[in-house]
Amino acid sequence: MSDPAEVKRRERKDMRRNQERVLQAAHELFAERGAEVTMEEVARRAGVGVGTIYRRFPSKEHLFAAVSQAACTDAQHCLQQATEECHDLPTKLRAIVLVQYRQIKHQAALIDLRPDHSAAAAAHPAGGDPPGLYATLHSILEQGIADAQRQGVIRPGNPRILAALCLELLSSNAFQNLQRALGGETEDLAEHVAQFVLNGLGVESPR
Amino acid sequence: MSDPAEVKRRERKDMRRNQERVLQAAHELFAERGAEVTMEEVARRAGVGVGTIYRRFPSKEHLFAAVSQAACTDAQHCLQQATEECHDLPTKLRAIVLVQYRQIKHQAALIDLRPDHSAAAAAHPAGGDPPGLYATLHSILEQGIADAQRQGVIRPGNPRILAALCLELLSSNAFQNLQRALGGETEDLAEHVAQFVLNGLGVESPR
Amino acid sequence: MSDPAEVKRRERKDMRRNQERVLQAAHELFAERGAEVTMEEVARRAGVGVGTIYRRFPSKEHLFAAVSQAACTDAQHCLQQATEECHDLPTKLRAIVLVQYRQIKHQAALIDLRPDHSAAAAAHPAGGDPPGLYATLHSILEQGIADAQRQGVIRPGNPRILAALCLELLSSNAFQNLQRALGGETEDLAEHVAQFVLNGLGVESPR
Amino acid sequence: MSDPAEVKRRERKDMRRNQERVLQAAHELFAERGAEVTMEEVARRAGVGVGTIYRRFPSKEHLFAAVSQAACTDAQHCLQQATEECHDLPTKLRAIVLVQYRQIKHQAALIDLRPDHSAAAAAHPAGGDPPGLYATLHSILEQGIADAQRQGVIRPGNPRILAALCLELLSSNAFQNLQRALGGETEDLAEHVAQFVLNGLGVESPR
DNA sequence: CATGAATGAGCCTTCATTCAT
DNA sequence: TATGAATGAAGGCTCATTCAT
Repeated sequence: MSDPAEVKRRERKDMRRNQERVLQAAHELFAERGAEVTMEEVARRAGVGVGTIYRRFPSKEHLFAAVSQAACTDAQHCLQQATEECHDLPTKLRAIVLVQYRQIKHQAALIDLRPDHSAAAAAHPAGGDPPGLYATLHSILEQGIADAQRQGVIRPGNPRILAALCLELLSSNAFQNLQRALGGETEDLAEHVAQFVLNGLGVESPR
Repeated sequence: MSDPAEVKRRERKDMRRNQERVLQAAHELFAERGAEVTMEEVARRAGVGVGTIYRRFPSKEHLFAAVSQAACTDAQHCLQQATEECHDLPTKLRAIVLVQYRQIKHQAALIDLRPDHSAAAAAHPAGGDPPGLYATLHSILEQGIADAQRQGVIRPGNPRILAALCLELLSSNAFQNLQRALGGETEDLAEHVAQFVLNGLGVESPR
Repeated sequence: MSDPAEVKRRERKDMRRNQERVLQAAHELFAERGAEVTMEEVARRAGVGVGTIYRRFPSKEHLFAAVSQAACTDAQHCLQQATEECHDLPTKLRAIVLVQYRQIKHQAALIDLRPDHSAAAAAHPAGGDPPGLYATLHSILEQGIADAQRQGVIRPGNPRILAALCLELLSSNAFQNLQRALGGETEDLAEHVAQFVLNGLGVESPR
Repeated sequence: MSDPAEVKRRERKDMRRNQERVLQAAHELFAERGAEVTMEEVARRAGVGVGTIYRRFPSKEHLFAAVSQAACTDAQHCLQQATEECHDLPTKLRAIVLVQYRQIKHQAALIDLRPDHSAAAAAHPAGGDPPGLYATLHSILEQGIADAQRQGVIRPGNPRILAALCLELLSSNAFQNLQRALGGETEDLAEHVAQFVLNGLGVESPR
């Protein structure tokens, strides 16, 4: 009961729960209102004091980098899976796009994927940071696009640029912009985006 | 010489020139570094004091709304023209997209088209504001898309959403993001974007 | 073995050992970097939690007051001895100064002797605080100086002021300042200081 | 009257007066309570907002560096004069010490002369900073001491160390410490200090 | 009218201190 | 009793905005 290991475990659990609440709160607020949110706001939403945030995240920048990473780990897993499982190239691309967009839509992974944030985080390299979500996703897409082009199933064009264009629309920021611009009338937005991106790539639509 | 009317005229002219220099400076800086620029910087670049800016623009928000309007008046003209002159619908759409992108690329109209700014300006309605650049462009595109769909030359889909998707990629912000993400290697970025958008809409490419 | 008295005794011993480690750590850190050290640092160096420090020392101020006291108890003993053993007055003064300086130099008693700390501690009188190291040392020196003056072996002058002047140079703070100012080139700094102080007092140097 | 040059001059004058009030306030507060004073306090005492301070002094560090410089320009002049005018060495040393101490006492140049501050300022070199007050004074004293030693009018000893010892007691910080330690009873403190320093150097006292 | 110095609310961050475990 | 996570008051600094000149 007052076994030190037991105590430590409970402490750890509380700590982790707090950390998760912080990440969750930051995630939500960042998704809702962008990087302008205050640390105080994040703390308030998480039900903690600002100091609690700073205990684990050395700066606002780090917090948001962490949010980005944490929130999108699933996305990376799914993408990796899609990439590895699909052997048919157009299908593979379609899978990538759909999975990605589904993440953004359903898992509330409303985190800006654009490179400036990864860059900012890279400025204060906190040790073993993973290689940046944006870079990862861009790399995966570029690879897929190049392969598909080689097989002639999508139109030609610089794969790096095409990948960047896809991510631009697949980013949560675009999602937010679109929602705002459309005034909430966004019933089948996700499908439209996915289809738009696939068309943009010139994927044959056997569907 | 010191005719009061003469003096007044000269002052008027100075005023207008000042206003234009402010808009120009704000335009450039906003294009270069986004909304983070300070009023002081804008004033410095314009060669005036901050007070001079505030005389004509009640707030930073208003200044940038005005910049957006002013910088894009030409774009609207061109778009209107393209809309009116082209009778062949796919051509028309292509014209719209190309004209729009050319604006963004060549005229340095790197002003964020996304609705939040118009919205922010709307919060402080400064009298007879025109109906917002984003709204205008969106309306034009939506109309064109709807027409094209009716004629069966582009794929079906909610025209409002499709128009919003186009603008998302045609915005200067997207342009900046892409440039940054690609690390400057952006030779034929504009063409890629235009083609991506057209493909995204499902425009037949007779070209 | 689990005899309650035995357990209690062991706890007591742990407590005392903890307290000593805290004092030791605080001493070292305070000596190295002055009052800017954080409680967390002290705790880390001592290998305890911050709470453990606060259990015994109501505040940072108190901790450092205690450090001052503890670290310098030896110094007081030596001084007292010097005072009591030497009957020849100029010798006595010389002994005081040398002993004091040796403390500062060799025993790493680099604790600020100046009154502000005692004063701060006095603001939160924690019960039966001893009368403050600075006051003690000042009193000893003043006495010695007054005696020496009466015997005509040092020059006249307000003994209180002269004592304060001596302590100003004999303080660890002065030591640190001098080390810094001289850039480490401090081979025979201690001797210089001692001699300077003695000369300052106008002690005849039969040496 | 509304001649722009005239207007500008007045503005400039106000500005300068404000700057001086800031320096004055910072000087006083720094003298009274050390580096712990807040920028807010300085601003309050100066009768301005914090922003006004930051307009001219990029940081707290810079402000205090400036205070140090500004407050002590006179001291340097006097010292230089004393150094140049007195040909008789012991007199020269005495002049230096007395002048220095008079500065500290009467002109309220209660600025810390110790090197850490100069060092801090050097970390952010604000352009053409003079070579640091401490270094200057130390150099002057060291030179004087070495000369005097060569002439046999003061006792031997490392001139660098001896100079540092003098400055340690001649610093405003020492002055404050002494005042505090003596509880205000500091009638002829300045004379005591000067004499103590001269004796410390082993200057013959023909007086 | 133009100017730019002044203002001060508000942000990010630190750290002495408290308290649940 | 020991722990160290949590707290939150302050501090340094920025910048949109105002206003005396």
